Amino acid sequence: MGRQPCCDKVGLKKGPWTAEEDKKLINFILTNGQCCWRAVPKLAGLLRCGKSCRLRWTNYLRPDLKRGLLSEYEEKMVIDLHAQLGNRWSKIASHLPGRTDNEIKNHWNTHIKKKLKKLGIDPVTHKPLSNNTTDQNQIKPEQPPLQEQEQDHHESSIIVEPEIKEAEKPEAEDQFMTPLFESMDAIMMNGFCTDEVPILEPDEILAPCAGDASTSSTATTTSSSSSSSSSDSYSNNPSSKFLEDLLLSDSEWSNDNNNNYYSSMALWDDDDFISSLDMLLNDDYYDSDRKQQQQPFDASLNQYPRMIMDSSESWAYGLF
DNA sequence: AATGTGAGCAACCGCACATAC
DNA sequence: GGTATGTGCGGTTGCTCACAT
Repeated sequence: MGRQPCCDKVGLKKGPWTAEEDKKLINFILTNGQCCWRAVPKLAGLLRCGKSCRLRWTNYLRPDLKRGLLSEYEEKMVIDLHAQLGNRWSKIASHLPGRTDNEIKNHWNTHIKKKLKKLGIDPVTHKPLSNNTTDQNQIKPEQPPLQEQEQDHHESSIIVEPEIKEAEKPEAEDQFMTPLFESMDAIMMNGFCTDEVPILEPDEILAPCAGDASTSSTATTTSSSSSSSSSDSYSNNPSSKFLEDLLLSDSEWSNDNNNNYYSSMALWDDDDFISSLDMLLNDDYYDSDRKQQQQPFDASLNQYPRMIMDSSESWAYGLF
């Protein structure tokens, strides 16, 4: 028996999401948390399939996402993890807070792959390309990476996945620096020019306390000059009022719910959270959406308290 | 200014896995 | 154990933009 499609697709919208759809989805998730994606579109009043909603949320709307190009450090992590895990993008993404598998996959395919080839490194095997294989035409067909060659494509055998305890992460991440990676590191330091973006190291991702708006701004001192302007403008943006209305409008909360809601919301730096969502929901953002894609988001808008996100796994459940 | 081309990215598709019944 | 359902994952597609001609 064939598997049923996730939805009947009849009358469902496809393609890019509109601001209105995003608003509905965000509002719904904030109100109800993540549950039963198949039911989400119906309950949220969206003409999308649940899968599409999930993707939109996890890849784009989630408040704990970092945006912008991967930092040099993150690129190194990706390269090294790829050498160990192959194309298991979700596994790789799980080691990079705030990054999605889709984002990493795209970055790999569009940036890192080319850079590695330029450097004479096979992006699949992570081994040096033979002398004349820098010619694209002579590159051998893609082979599984080192470990891939010894196991089935899917997880039929044990994956040698580095398990990292949260508290040990900074040191543990260094352990990813395999010999291959060390050489890669040297190459990158000398000629591997990552995209010119402010580097945000994981330890720079601060967890601003509620009510301490200054904390979040200090976390972005490494960001480009554009950060302050966008941050300021959004925090004072009248449409923040809109977001408040949005969040409260069609959710008729009991007092208890309201209390829970607001106390949970205080887990974030409210200003940043509201600003970031505001940015997503602001029509101006959508008007210039395509430009924004090319210009990384202000990192300051993405400095949600990762510790909280990580510790509660699904932050939305915590809200309710 | 108009057109062609390539790059980058969001989103879709189909399969696999996990779980409930 | 078999089936149905929900979700996750990786590969691929197609749209948009920037740049070259």
